[in-house]
Amino acid sequence: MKKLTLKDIASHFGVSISTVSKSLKDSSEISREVKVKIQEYAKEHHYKPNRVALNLLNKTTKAIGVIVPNILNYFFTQVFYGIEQSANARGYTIISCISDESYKKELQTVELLGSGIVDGIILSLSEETQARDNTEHLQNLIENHVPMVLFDRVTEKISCDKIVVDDFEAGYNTTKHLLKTGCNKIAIISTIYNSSVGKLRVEGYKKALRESGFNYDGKNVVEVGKNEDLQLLISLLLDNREIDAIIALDEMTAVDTLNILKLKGITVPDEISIVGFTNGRLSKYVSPALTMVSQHGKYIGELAANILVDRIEYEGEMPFTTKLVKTTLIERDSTKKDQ
Amino acid sequence: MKKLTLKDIASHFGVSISTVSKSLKDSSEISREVKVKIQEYAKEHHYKPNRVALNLLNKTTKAIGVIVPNILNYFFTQVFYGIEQSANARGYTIISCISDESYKKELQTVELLGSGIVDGIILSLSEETQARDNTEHLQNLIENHVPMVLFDRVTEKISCDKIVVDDFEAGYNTTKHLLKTGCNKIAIISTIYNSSVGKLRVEGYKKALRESGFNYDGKNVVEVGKNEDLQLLISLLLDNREIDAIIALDEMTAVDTLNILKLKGITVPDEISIVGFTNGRLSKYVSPALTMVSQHGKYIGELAANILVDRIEYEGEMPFTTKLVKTTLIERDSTKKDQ
DNA sequence: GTGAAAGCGCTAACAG
DNA sequence: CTGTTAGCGCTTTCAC
Repeated sequence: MKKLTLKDIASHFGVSISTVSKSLKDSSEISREVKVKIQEYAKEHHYKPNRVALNLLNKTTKAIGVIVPNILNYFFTQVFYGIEQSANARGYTIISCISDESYKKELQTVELLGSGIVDGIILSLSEETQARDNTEHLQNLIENHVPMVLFDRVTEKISCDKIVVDDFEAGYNTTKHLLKTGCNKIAIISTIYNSSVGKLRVEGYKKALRESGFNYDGKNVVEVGKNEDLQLLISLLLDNREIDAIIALDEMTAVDTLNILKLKGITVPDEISIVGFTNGRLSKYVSPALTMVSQHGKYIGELAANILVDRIEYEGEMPFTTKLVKTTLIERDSTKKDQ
Repeated sequence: MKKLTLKDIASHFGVSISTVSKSLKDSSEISREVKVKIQEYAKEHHYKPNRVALNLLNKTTKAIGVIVPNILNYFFTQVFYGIEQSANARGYTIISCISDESYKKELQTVELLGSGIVDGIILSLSEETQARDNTEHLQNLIENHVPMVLFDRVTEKISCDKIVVDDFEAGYNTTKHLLKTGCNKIAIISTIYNSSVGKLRVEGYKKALRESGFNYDGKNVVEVGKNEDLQLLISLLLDNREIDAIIALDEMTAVDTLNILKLKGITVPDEISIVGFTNGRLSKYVSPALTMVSQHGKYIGELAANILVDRIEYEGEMPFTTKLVKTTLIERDSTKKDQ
């Protein structure tokens, strides 16, 4: 026994398919008697209209595709959660895919989702895509008129709706804050030096230093590759120069850095302050609890879903927008108090 | 300009749709000349076959639906990650939904996914579904012959493939381990007392106590509701009885418990040992690092996806299986060493 | 070599 | 009131 179709029901009662269809829609065209028996039969046999057929007919799927680089990163799971909530509230399902920071997987996924199974796409570029700066697959999507919103890791080469964290300002504000607490030998530890996000934060940091009359020293920006030893790099950093604050560009690294400093017998924040990016679950549980920059992931997700659905449902022209979401510094105990 | 279809290409060249279809499949029926020009045109215009149409035709979508109660829980995100990896490797896409621990949302999602848009479903019951013990929606799915695999939070009422963590043994082993390290006044803090998982762990705990000749005391099992104050409950527990070990049934609670004990000036593990469930990212970063029970989330996800795909693709009978996945105790510094 | 026709499951306009 | 028809986009026989 396979899935029940209208045809099956029709032949069971010896009526036409459209009679069944109308009956199930409780159309006034159909006699009470027939409707009732068909409805009962359908209910009894758990008839469900085939959504794939409806999708084909309606040329809409009420689904949106989400592609994030990495679900194990708390920022993205928060965004994902926000998207899910908002999309659902507006009657859309989510098809979610993970690019795993790989260009190839992102490409494949985009091609798949672009082939009609979703009404629109929300995406954050994979690391590799940003490094290679190859965005043809996204251009194709645009040309095929698939609505898309890019968030967090975006590219200028594509015109579409975007939501970006104000990473420049975040870098600037974070640095400013550290300066105000009396730190001025500030280092950055970046695991995302290939991404727009990472670069912008560093730019903001430079600007803040410059404004306060300090020189930017490239050696103070430590780039940590995937398989590199953070502990070694930090030791190198601290051996060669005096440092009184460290900005870690992701949560994991912030926590790792804290532990490494503790291991070295350096007190936080008295000797070195730490600020990390992404206010996830780790940072408030370590001791001292870490001061973090929150990017409001859930909010970004909600925004992305709403903008996308607006575009999907709105007939006619709508200019593309880029929303800049401000970050918030959550002060805890790994930085000194502003005096 | 809308999406390009075979029809569009056909009328552009004044040929029939089937000629175009065959050309794009490089069929030997079609003349070299025609094929080439059609293929080129298609490539140039980024023609993509409409997947929805193909799905309808093939009666298969190469997609699997995943419903997890809560993506913010690290165990589930690990499972999700495992599913995504394995499913992808086998050529399937994931449609993921979050039930948010709500029966209603789970029901809606199941109905949606059961209507033909996926070839099979992987699901872990929402808390509310388990509490109400209402699984009719799943029974419908089975009757409609939608392949399904249940994991972690399962129900006996449904016959299908299942993957369960050996929570009974986990509770048993954890307790045994604590007993061996000299603790015998062991409390449990449970935020999941409504779920099968939570109950099994407590049963295992009872058995271990019994075997070692200790009485089970219901007052030592603290049930923490959603809005209840953990700190208060722990104070109450410790004021009323002597406790030398605490088993927390989720990671968050384990970390919270540790912090509360520290606040109270109780040293861990000397005065009280702590073991937590779900080996996530928090536990190894707090100090002392927490001894945790790992449920191997990613592995469970991979297993679930593989079993489901096997069932989807295998024609003919296949008995339902229930896989029991063993947990592993990851010893860190919140428990005393086995002497 | 190329095209017409049927059909996947469904809806809607139009006949009867 | 009920049925026929066309069509969503595609593939696949089967004619020509």
